[in-house]
Amino acid sequence: MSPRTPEQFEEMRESRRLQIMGTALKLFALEGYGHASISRLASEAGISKGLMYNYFESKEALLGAIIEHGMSQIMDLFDPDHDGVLKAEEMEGFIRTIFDAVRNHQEYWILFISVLLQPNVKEHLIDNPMVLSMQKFMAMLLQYFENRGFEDPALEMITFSAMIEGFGVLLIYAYPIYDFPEELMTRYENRIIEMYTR
Amino acid sequence: MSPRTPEQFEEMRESRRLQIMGTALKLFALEGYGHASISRLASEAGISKGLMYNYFESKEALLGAIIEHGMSQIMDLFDPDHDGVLKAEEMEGFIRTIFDAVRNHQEYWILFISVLLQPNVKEHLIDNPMVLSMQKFMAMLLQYFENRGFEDPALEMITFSAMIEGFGVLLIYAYPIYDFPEELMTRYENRIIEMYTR
Amino acid sequence: MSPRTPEQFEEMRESRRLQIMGTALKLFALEGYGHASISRLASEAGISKGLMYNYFESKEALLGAIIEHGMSQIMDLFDPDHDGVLKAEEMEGFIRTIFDAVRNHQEYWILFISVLLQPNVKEHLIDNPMVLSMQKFMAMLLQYFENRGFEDPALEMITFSAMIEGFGVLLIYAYPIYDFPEELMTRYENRIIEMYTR
Amino acid sequence: MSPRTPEQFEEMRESRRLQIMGTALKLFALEGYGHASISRLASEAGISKGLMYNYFESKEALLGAIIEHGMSQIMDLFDPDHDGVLKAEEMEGFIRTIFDAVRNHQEYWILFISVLLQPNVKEHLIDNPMVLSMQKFMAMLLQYFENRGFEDPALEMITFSAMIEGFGVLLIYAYPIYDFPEELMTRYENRIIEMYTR
DNA sequence: CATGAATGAGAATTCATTCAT
DNA sequence: AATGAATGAATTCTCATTCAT
Repeated sequence: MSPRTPEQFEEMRESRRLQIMGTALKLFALEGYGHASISRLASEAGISKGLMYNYFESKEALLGAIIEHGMSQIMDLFDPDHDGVLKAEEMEGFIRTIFDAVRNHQEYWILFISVLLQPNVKEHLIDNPMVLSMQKFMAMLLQYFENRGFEDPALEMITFSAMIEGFGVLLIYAYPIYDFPEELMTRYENRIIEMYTR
Repeated sequence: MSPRTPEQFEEMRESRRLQIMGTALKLFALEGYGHASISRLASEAGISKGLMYNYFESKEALLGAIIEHGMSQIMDLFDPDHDGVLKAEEMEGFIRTIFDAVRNHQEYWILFISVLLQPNVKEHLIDNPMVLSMQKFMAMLLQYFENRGFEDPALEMITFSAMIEGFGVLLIYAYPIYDFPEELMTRYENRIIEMYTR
Repeated sequence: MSPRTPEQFEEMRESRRLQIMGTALKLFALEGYGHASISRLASEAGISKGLMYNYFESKEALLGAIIEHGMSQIMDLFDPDHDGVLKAEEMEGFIRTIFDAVRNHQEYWILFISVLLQPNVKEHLIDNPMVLSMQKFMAMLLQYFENRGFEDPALEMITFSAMIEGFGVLLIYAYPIYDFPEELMTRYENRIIEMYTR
Repeated sequence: MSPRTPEQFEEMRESRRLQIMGTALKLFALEGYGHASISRLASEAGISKGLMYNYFESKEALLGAIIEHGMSQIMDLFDPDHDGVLKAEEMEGFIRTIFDAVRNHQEYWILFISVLLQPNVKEHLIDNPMVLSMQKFMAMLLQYFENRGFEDPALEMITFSAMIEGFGVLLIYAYPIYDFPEELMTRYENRIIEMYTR
């Protein structure tokens, strides 16, 4: 009977926000951002059309929030404090982290990548702090390949990137038709580790 | 001033058709199929909306034609008559063909891949003869890795696919911001050839 | 700490009511009644949307209350007991009252007139007792012009009305860009008095 | 059977444009710009909702076009070439022009003024060339009052403006309830002329 | 008394498609 | 073959109002 406290409201908002974002991620990934409709989103999320606008200023802002969220997840995973030089153990840890993330939240990351690959979505990345962080990391990676005596560091960058991103594409194309074999994924992971920490 | 022959008409129609498809490919790739509008397409192609419907039954039919066209290009490139077993020289030829295509029609393929990656576009592939052909080729590839004594053929399939597709993603993300360095592309091409024809 | 008396409650309610009406007047005047939103109103008044409905049944009822209030202010100003005939001193008093009101509560009256001028707002005036009173006053005014020997009383009615209402429009158009010069207003006031009490 | 020429299309467009603007003016004046809906507008104009957007980018652009149109009408009436000094005959001509316009296109001008008086509409005037022209004219008017030996030229400006604009308000409030008596309008016109050309 | 999440009807806007000429 | 005006269904978005707490 007593009115809700601000904290209660905040909690409600936060969980609703996440629920909407989750539903939207799925929809945007499977139908495409441009083709997904708020109507459909609302009905799948079990809310009214209007409510979405109580939480996000626009469809685009919703997309922005989803990307922001995914990006901050990534930032969390890779602790961006690395200022120094990458060591072999760290390289291995980095690769394992990626694959663990995919293993543990496969659906989420598949959907997230699907969205990132869509036209009109790139623009949302431009002013994201993650991008800067990513560039720093790329520089570190290049340094790493140079330090460890790889003959053609630039080529390793391409190879390494392609192997990671290409794997993402394979996952997307497999999903949701069949599950990517867990065990094969592990062998792929180990191969990359071997290639780059020898 | 003599009236055009039916052949001339047919030629004109065909070149118009291709022009519309080219404009549409660009638009679909950059704006997303769902978000690109026929109005915009017509104005960029320099024709009226009505005329577009003279050439294609619907927006979806236009997309279908674009995919059909791209697929048949691919079919042409890889002469799908291969029934037998892949030989090392053929493997090399295959890889060189891919990279030559990218080199010679970079923009086209980038746009085409961008479109293929979009949700809702996959469905158009399902009943495409190319898919069957692709599956046959995959089987041949697996056989190839087995025959040449690769330790873990399934893993090579993944690696190989990821390296090709991942490269596609790199190209897309580079485009249209900066040109992918020609020379680096060649080194990447050679590395793949070395890896799989040794 | 002693519990509030019913009178105190009543007082609080009344001041809240007036505060909401004041904020609404501003919003309705500047954004238009149709375009102003309750959400915005609530946030500008520093209360919740729900509370606003505790004080007013609906947006329209709020508008009604605002008009009622303004009208009763006017009624208070001009003591509508006049049943008899207008005398010259009363005419002067009437004019001075108008200008004093504008001088002392300029913002209020500007906003109020802005609202009154809006389409759809007229309807709220129809069943307002003020209208009847106004009509009576108009009759008295006409009588006044006749009695004082004005050649064309109907024309004086128009002139007089236009001078008052036109001044209102000038004020509105000046607001909030620049302040109407106090001193000029006084000269205008005196001119009207001279014209109609000579 | 032969396709329409560009001229024919242009003609169709122009007349449709004017028809939509006319209907919109009426609606905006009577219901208020904010409250009038495109749906209603379309149905009153006998067209589909979508068509309006074929002619005007948005509701606001439609409002802009209406104002633009009214303003250019005014510009046409008062031939803004006047650079020199206003003479008494010109002043008389100016006043007669206003009243003739009202007489001949009463409904149009009433509606137009109604729209101009609405909140949110002022902004559209700001970058209108008419405003500059208006300011020039005001300067000329002030000069006129000075030249002709009026004691308090600033006061005359106010009086004159109020008499014109106040008359507008009277018209609006009369419309569409009863017709403003033609003959009374003429007497009012003559009075203003007498006041300012003596 | 007070909050703001939630609703739903309706508004503005977009766009594939049709069709008279 | 060619045009672009016109349609209408669907889409994004707004907002007065209700209601559980």
